[in-house]
Amino acid sequence: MPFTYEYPRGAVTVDCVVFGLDEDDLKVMLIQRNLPPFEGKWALPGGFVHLEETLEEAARRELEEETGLCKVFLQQLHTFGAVDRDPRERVISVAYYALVKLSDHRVQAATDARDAAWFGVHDVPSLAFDHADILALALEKLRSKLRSEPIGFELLPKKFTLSQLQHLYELVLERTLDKRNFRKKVLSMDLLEETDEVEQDVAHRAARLYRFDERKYKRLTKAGFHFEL
Amino acid sequence: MPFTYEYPRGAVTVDCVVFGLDEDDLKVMLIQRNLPPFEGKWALPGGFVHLEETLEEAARRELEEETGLCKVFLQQLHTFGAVDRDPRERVISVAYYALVKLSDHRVQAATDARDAAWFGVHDVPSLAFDHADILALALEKLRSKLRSEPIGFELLPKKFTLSQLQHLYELVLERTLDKRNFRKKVLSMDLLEETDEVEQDVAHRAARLYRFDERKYKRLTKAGFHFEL
DNA sequence: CCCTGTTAGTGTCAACTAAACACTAAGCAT
DNA sequence: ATGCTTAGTGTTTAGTTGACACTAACAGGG
Repeated sequence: MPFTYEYPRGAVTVDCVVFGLDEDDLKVMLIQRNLPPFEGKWALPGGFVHLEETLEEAARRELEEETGLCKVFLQQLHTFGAVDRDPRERVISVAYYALVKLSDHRVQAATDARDAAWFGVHDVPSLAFDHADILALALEKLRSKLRSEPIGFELLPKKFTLSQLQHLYELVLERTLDKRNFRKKVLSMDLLEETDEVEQDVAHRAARLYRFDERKYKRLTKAGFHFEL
Repeated sequence: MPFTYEYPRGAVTVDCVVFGLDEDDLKVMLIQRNLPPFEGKWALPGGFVHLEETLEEAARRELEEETGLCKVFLQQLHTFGAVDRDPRERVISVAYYALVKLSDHRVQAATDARDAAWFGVHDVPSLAFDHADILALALEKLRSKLRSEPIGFELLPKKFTLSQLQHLYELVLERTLDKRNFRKKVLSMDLLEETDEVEQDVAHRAARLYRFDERKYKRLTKAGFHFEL
């Protein structure tokens, strides 16, 4: 054990709140711990930060190791530093939240040795550590970001219908929206590119598919545009 | 050196971006380093997190030790974890931003051994570490928070005139505002309590003093009210 | 092929909110 | 008394938001 310091040091971890969107629920990915402490309990995916990687790199590495997810949308949320949040020793955790297109990632939920699964955000079991606090804060942040930045598209497939988009907003914000007003507002921002495709295999009139135009968004943003929904 | 671990560990610090408001400038408090690395350079106040204190406690302790400030408004900003942000070793820094009523704290700027001073945010010297990045992010956050939460009052004395408040918004947001529209909007939120005092020692008509009613704000917030300016 | 069920897609009006704009009032200094 | 400086005050117009209901398209079953 050759790592010796003049003063005691805590450990630093990252934890990730991974959100995915289902037909009828906003989901969060949890893993079941197979080591103490909290063995057998569900927890957010995460782990220790290595010395030679940035915080974001650590979050992506842990995410891939524990859930098989990679190249997801990832943003820092908050750093949790209560003295006794980990019963073993002082651990400071930098929390991230991630948004994934659930349709692309449905399979990999149980890639690693540990058990990983999606839970509806309102149907989450008791969590290890202070992970319930982290999840609550992530949800709050997701709601507010969703209204002020076009991050919702990260939860949908590349091509989506306006109804899917509206449904996403209704699920996350937990209120109903007027269809005509929603479509008017979204389309007036001129950030959606209409494709010439429609959705497939539906037992009713097929809806047109749209694509989010990220380039245009970045251009408009530099020119002072502000997304708001 | 009795502190030995199985894996190498980085250190964790806190850094504080302390904003204060002057008659004609938004200021930030900096301290001049008297130890390597970056000896002699200006830097944000901050230091190592102890094992028995939370992150916020660490920030408040360092702030008091280095600048004499206490009981300030303090919120976490972001955690900076670039691998080589500190030339000595791996250091992860949790950044906070603070708002102080400069009028109350003008004196204490040079309390500690180190030299501490206020700088106009547009007139900051070259900073140690990645502190310029931290400051830039703090400014961005301050601007956006100022518009969506009533935190500006933390920069003003307890009793202030509407002109002072408008001036604060103009300085931070870097644009002029219409006096009548500003007053109308602020007063319509019904968060300001009119005192029966007016400002003193001015060479012109004295303005009425107001007080921010925090209780009322909290009550309204719970009822779904959202501050916006 | 017709009928039914289901979701897509579309416009108007009313209420509210935001933005532009200029003068009088008060107090101090000279 | 005069001048200088900042306080304080409404109205009008343009734009935005929010409420609201019907027809179109398509698939499936009878």
